[in-house]
Amino acid sequence: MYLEQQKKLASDVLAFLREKYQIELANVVIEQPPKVEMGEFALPLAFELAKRLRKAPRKIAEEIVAALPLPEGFEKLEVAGAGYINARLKRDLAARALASEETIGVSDHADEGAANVSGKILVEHTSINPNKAAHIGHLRNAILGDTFVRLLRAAGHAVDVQNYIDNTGVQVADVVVGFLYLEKKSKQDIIELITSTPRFDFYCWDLYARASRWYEEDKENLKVRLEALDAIENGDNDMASAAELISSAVLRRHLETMDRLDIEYDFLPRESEILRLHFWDAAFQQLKEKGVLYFENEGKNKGCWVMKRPTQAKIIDPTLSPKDGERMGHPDSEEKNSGPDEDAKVIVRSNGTVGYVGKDIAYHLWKFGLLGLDFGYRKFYRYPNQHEVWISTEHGEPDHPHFGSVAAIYNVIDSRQADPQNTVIEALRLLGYTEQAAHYTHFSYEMVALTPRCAMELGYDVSEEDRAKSYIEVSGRKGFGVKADDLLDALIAAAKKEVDSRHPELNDEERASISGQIAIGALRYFMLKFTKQSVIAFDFKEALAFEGETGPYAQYAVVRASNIFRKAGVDPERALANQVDYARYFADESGTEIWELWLLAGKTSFVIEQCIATTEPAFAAKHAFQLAQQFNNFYHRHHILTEADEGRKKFLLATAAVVRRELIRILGVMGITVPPVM
RNA sequence: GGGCCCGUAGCUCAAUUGGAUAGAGCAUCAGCCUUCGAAGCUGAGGGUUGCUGGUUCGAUUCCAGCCGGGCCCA
Repeated sequence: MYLEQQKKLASDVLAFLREKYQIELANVVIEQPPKVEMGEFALPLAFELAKRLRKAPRKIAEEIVAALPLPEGFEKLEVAGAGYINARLKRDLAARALASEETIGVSDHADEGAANVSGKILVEHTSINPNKAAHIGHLRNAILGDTFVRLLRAAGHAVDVQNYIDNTGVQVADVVVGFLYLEKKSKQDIIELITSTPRFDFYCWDLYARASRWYEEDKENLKVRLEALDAIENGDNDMASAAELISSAVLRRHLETMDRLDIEYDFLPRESEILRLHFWDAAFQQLKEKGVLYFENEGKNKGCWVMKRPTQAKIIDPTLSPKDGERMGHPDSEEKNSGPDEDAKVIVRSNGTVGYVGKDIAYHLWKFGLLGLDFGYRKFYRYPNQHEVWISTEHGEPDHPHFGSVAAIYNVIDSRQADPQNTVIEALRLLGYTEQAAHYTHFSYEMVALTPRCAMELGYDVSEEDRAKSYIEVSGRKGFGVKADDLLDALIAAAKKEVDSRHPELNDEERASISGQIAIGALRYFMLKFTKQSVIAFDFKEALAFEGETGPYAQYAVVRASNIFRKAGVDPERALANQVDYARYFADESGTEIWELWLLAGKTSFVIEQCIATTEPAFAAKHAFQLAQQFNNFYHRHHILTEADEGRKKFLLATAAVVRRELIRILGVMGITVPPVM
């Protein structure tokens, strides 16, 4: 409702400016006045025009208000403050529109939608090295990624979800070395261990840390690691088959862990197939042909194939005007020194091996359907809901869904990978794939760390130096961190304790199911309430909280609303279909207060679009909380079931119904469901 | 050495991407359960937005330079 009205207002104003002042603006800023009494929308437009029109802002605002035809659905326009133009909606019409709104579809123009692209979108997230248990850092990644997938789908986009698996890297090699050299296990031993250990990834967590320590004990041991890495990359040997066995088992565990949070994937592309199907060779050829890579004959990178490092100004904003570029110290004439570019990025080392970035370029050419090669596909895992996950393989099954060849991609990868991500984007651009480069988004976020207090609670040795810090980075290599399954277990236990005491009348199964929903709600909300660029300093006290700005708080608001309908014996949808005299009940002061709640509820679609446009799911969390908070306020102030005025009762019921519907919707986008009672 | 990010209430974070009086949660204190279940509500205290300049009608937001913290590349 809010979104449509805002768009309507914007387009009317732009058309008006064009006609009346011959002014062509790209977009018009619309915000909300500090109080609803002042209207629903505010335009600071007159301030902007003051200089161009050489008139006082207030004068301009008055002129516009007088001449602009009232947009459909609006009550009036008025000038406020030093020159704001405030617009008031017809509350009753807006409420009726919102009440009858279908919950599906954010934008009515189905061609492009919120992500500004038509065609399939690929979101890649999770991507945990399959050599140890998932920890809280991985949870943040997966929850951000999964929420973004849900946001895109809510906006009407077709989305494929991929989880990239580096099954041939050092990390897998390390744990394989652990099994074969430290524990001297045979292939049969490993198979038995996998089948008899429910949380095999936990076992690997410890072993990986042990292997890391073993390397430090004697540098000679590092030779073993290199041999293992080499063997695994080459494939077709005992070491490689052990790696395959272990990494697949750990991967299964990751899928199970994420499924506990309702996070699912469609396809698992693996490094091993990128190697064995020679993706790099095809990419290398393109890169050489188009002169993106060149062979360095001198300097420190002699003998390497290198790529010019992207200049920052280009990456940050390709639409920068030349003037801005100059100001940022980015002159185009930097070719003066003819020596080797020491800052160039090495893609192929002088010994002929390809770095990680090179393989990533090849993989991304595949994503956009530009490589000319494809994976083989086979089924790998089936979720309890029958959804099938496919995995890459050399020789796949003949019938499989088609992955790749998408119009836009989002890679959910932490901010430490910004450099290589930008290199891949730059490579696409230099290859001439500017369209694809423009639709390549590194969905960057900051890491999750532990507070020193939390680390000590967990029994880790914390140095004096670390104790002084506000947070300590988690490290799989050191086995330092909170495992995802452990955290979930703790959350479920905490929720169970509450549910048990509040609802002794329910059976075990019901209480377990409610506890699970609450635990997921708490965890997902916790990971989403921080903006991406904020480092989360993890603390059990905050993560286990069910009060205040938390998922359970929002869930509880919905439960309260549901209770009203249950007790009233009214269906919420029916309450929205009722004939309600909105105009009458919105008129007075208490009506304004309730209108504010409707307005907020009507912003859900706007918030979803905003989340997508800014790749920031935290706005959804904020919205859910605010909506829940305002509803709780309303709930406290207006007792619905005892309302004597039948007309007013219908009005209040409709209010509860619309808030309930929108809360369920925004929580759903965050992957949070609401229990029947709590 | 080069690049990126952060610095806002005692603590953890917001601020509609440059707008009207900088807001929430936690913690503290004072109230509210015989009401649609209190995982809730009401109220109070708490701020020179790291510092100094600049840009402009307007800066927590943009620019420059410092101070402090983190990350990446070499």
